Amino acid sequence: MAGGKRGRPAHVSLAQQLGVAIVTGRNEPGSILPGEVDLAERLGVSRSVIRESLRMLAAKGLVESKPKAGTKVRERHAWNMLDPELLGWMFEGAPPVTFVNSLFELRLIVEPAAAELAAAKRTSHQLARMGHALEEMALHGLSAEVGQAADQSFHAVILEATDNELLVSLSASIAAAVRWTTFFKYRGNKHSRDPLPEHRALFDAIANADADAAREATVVLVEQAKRDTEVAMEEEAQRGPGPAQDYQPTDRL
Amino acid sequence: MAGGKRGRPAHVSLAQQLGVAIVTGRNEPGSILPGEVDLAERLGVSRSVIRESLRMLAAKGLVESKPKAGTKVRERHAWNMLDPELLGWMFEGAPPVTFVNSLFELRLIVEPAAAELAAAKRTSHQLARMGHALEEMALHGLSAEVGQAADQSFHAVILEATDNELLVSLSASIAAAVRWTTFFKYRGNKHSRDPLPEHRALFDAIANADADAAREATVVLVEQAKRDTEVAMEEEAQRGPGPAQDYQPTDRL
DNA sequence: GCCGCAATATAGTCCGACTTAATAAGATGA
DNA sequence: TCATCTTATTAAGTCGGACTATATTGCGGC
Repeated sequence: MAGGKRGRPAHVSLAQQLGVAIVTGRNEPGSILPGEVDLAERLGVSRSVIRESLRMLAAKGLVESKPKAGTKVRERHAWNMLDPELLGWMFEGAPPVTFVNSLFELRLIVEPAAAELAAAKRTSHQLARMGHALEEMALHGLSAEVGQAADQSFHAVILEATDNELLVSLSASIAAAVRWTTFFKYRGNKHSRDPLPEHRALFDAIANADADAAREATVVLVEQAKRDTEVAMEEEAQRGPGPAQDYQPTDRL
Repeated sequence: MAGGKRGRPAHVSLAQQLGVAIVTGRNEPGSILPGEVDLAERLGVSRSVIRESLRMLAAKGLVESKPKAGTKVRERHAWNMLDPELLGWMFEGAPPVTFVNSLFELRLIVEPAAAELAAAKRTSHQLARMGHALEEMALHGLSAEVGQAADQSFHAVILEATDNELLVSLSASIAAAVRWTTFFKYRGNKHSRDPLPEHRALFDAIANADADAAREATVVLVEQAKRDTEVAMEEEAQRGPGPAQDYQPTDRL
């Protein structure tokens, strides 16, 4: 009945649907979700699907189930904010400015430090791959699909070079969110200065194993992205209320 | 049949059991887990429980299920390493040194920066709570239960003062792992210098809104914890192979 | 007015069947 | 012999219904 997405299993679509409803605030923390049987017949799926979805949300810290008490939405501070899927769900609605600010604040802490480590630890092979990605970016430009892929690849190799799997995981999560902010950024085609020179500076710093320069180049890069995103979001706010969503489930579940 | 833990729901115990088996390397990435029906009868639970557990692991990026292909353990880089539960599972076995190093490297990036922000943004009320926690620590000492609670509370308030929910979430995850390292630390009772003076320095810095001093005090604090943990783990390694686990599931699932 | 007991609602668990979708095996043709 | 299409197989995905266990709630006794 209710329109599940593409070919994905029902419990995945459902988890996303419920998850978005929660992180966008349609189901407030502390509130109790409808009972499993109720949800099941309302959404036209079996109870198994409902339960498996809820287990996924519980694994991310979004909800908490107890017999007789029902399934309760947990407080924000209990959510695993760095879960990539969760971050993605945040951007299904218009994320509050405070959240975007937090995101960039975190990026300004993590990414410069990561660049520093990469400058110290990178192998020559990693350096070569970074160089290749840089060429691709220069060739196709950052508005093109392939250019953006090269950009992401460039930063991914930097992370890999830090040789710190926790840092990699953290940045992977951040990257998931960043993809959305860049989506905003390039929607309004009045897009920002070309960040290629700064990428070159970063690459050179890492090539020279100059940690301080690598840090500084990254700071510049992130701050630039922050400014661009801010103006893009202002324009977005003026143009119309909500961004492009593929469904408008106005009522809560 | 198989001994699930305490009063928790079966799917939670099972998820932990399977999760630990994966993160400690007993089930290698790329390998296929036994089929759901197989697992169900082997562990003496219904298939529903198995499935709900697997959905939880999937939500954390540990596994991936496809019809006919089975449930496969994903590569490490796909895991949500910052999931608090996942971090906890890591320490059920003896975590590899490289992992502990990564953890402290991350702490040295995040926590000093957080202290900086806290020094700039803290409210007087938060400052008062930090002061109270500090008194508690001084009063009961860090080896006592209440003292450790006060310690955690002290750092929790600092995080709260940053007014950045992503940072809070990140540090909450780290704290989950840190609790285990401190467990190691205080097992061998030859415990380390008393970190109270450094806590005082940090408190004073935040009180004076001195960001640089706050950063520096935190760096000292984390590096001290790192050294203590290193010697504790060496002793642990000499004393005997495995740390205290409450079950020894030697064979993989 | 407080405490303990019973009723009740809801998540937790079990079972067994059917459906769907990847993979592997086999058949067909070039 | 090889490649390609077809079929069979297998395991996850979904369904429905029944029963159990456990917090909560409200009632009654103290």
